[in-house]
Amino acid sequence: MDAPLNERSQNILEAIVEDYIHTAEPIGSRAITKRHAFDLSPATVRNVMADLEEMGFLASPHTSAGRIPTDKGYQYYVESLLQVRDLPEEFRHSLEDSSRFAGKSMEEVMQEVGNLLSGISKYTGLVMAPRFNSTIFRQIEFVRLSQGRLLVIFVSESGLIQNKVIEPGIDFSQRELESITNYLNHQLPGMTITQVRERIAVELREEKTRLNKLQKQAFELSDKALQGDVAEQVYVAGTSRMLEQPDFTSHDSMMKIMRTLESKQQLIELLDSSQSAGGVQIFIGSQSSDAKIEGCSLITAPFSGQKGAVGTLGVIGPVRMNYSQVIPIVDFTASLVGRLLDRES
Amino acid sequence: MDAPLNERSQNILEAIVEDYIHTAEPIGSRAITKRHAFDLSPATVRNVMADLEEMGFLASPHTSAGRIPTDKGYQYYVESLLQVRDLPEEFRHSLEDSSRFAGKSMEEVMQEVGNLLSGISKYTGLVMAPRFNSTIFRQIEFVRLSQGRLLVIFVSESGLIQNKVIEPGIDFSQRELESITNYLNHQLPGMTITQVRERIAVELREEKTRLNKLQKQAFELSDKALQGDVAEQVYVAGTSRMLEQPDFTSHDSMMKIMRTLESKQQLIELLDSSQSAGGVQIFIGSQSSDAKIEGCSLITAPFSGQKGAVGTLGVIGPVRMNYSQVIPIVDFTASLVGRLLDRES
DNA sequence: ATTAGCACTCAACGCGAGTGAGTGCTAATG
DNA sequence: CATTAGCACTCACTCGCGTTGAGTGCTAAT
Repeated sequence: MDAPLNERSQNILEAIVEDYIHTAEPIGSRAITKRHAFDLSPATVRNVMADLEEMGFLASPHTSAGRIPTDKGYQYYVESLLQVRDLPEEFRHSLEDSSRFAGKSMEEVMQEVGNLLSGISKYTGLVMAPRFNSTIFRQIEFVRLSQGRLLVIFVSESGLIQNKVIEPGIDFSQRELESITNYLNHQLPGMTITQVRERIAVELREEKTRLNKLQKQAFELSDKALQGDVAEQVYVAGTSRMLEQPDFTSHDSMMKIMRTLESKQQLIELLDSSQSAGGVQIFIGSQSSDAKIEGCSLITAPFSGQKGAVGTLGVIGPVRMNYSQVIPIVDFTASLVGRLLDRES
Repeated sequence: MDAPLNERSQNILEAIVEDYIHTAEPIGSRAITKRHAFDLSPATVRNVMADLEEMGFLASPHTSAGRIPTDKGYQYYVESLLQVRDLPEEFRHSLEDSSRFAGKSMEEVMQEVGNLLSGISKYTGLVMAPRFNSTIFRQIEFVRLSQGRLLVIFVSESGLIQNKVIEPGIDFSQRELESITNYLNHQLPGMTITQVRERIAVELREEKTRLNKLQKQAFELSDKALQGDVAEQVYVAGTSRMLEQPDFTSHDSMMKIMRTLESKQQLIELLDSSQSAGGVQIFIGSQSSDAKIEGCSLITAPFSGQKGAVGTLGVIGPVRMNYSQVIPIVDFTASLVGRLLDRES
């Protein structure tokens, strides 16, 4: 929109953003000429800074303080100036050290991934597990627990397992259950759970004529088994990392953030928005949907195995976040988890 | 140890504790005579307060402030003065409204219980799910997932379900699995998981002679299935409630508490200690094991179904906690969850 | 034994001067 | 004409200081 920035302005903007990310304090003109070897006097830098402020990239908390980047400033920085570093070897190693994940359940893995994200990035880690509804059906099994109580197990194409106890009116024999299982495992694979639901609804509506007793029972059972939506699972790790940030020292801002991090629902909404687009997504400050996370930036990436189970993970921190470090962490972790999902199946 | 308090001293101590719980500010002699209709002058109250301070029940932050209860003061209050109120109807209703729990998995139920605890008490809720290792074995099932991969399902006597994917070396046929299942379900019920583990170890050690091939395979499979300890599940709800407390306004104390609430391990240790004793337990301030939760009190109660799965739940908050309100909440919730467990089986 | 009276203590609040980092403007400079 | 040196100005922040008032402890009177 505005005239593009010339190189010197870019350099100065970059310097300010990076210094501010580092120190969390307003950056003055003199500080810049000192820390960076521009061959410029403070006065010149001041002129440039005044221009940048007018264009909306910088702001000053008050007349006699230095400048801090605005959201727009961060955006420009991330989009045009930032060069993403490679993920340092050590992090790569500690992430890839898959012994951590050996023999763990899906949940434990998600939890552990969150911990790693948080531990390495020093911010708060978020992981939204693959949505059950959009996973692809592979297998269903029934286990008799006791009189009239059945355990239903769904296995998705990517190896996710979901189970549920139901109480059908009838007490099926082992043999009946086997037949039902066989029938369903022949009919349903390849569809997503949502599609399976629809299919069942259709079958049950126009049942009467075509279906035999067994088939009817099969659909009724699986209908029961799929009733009730599965709550999204969101894992949050390292919430106290938020409190470490000098950006959120005020009691108010702390509370606001902690409340948001507690509300699974709000987190789902946040993470959902990045689900569709592939690759790393960056939401800076107010740009991120709601004002729920005022003063925060969110870096997310979807992950998926080859067979489609899709989840999202990310890191949330203050707008003054070390983007160049966090972006590769999120990126790499997402692909790592993808590989992990494939391994499982 | 000391001479018992006379009635007047008790009344005044009670008044101070309750007022302080209410206001979170040091209580002065005049304030007491005003708020409570003792027929005493401030001067007399002062004398009593001086005595109470000498005995260690009260302390003054500085000379010219009022008094606040010490940990010892709270303890005396809880043990001798407090009369536990009945749980108000409204809370009882909202807890018993079991539609909340209908058709939910164990985890979701635990999560929901935590939310209720926190929501009603206005403090932070903790729930430690029944320890898998001490649950009683009822049933095992195997489901073939794909070449060489098996899903193992344990069902405990109280209806808890635990599953795990294993990869035995051999690819068992459906028929073989059925035999193995039958054999194990005949051999193992009634023992705790820990006992089952020991039994398997013994059997495998002195195998050679007595066991036929099937039996040997059965034990090897279940050995694999039980390898690796199951991590304790702890659910924390309403952490931000901690930040609401005026007791923890300092940045330091906030961080300390949030860190502790994040560390499942530390929470397990806390909750574990109350596991053994039955009924509501109250840990006040430094009395609670470690200084991990400085300035906090913990009220816990174990819960268990008739068939033995045992967990612990509780509420954690500042020492300046509304004991008379929280104690019945924790008590009632524990028994409620116990009933819930029975219903499941 | 209780209470009124009084001197004393001390955190909290408000105020004003001093400090210094940083700015914007203007005039000099290569 | 862009850059720079110089300078007056702004304003958050800190520190010291007197004031205030809630609350105490002690003593003497009831």
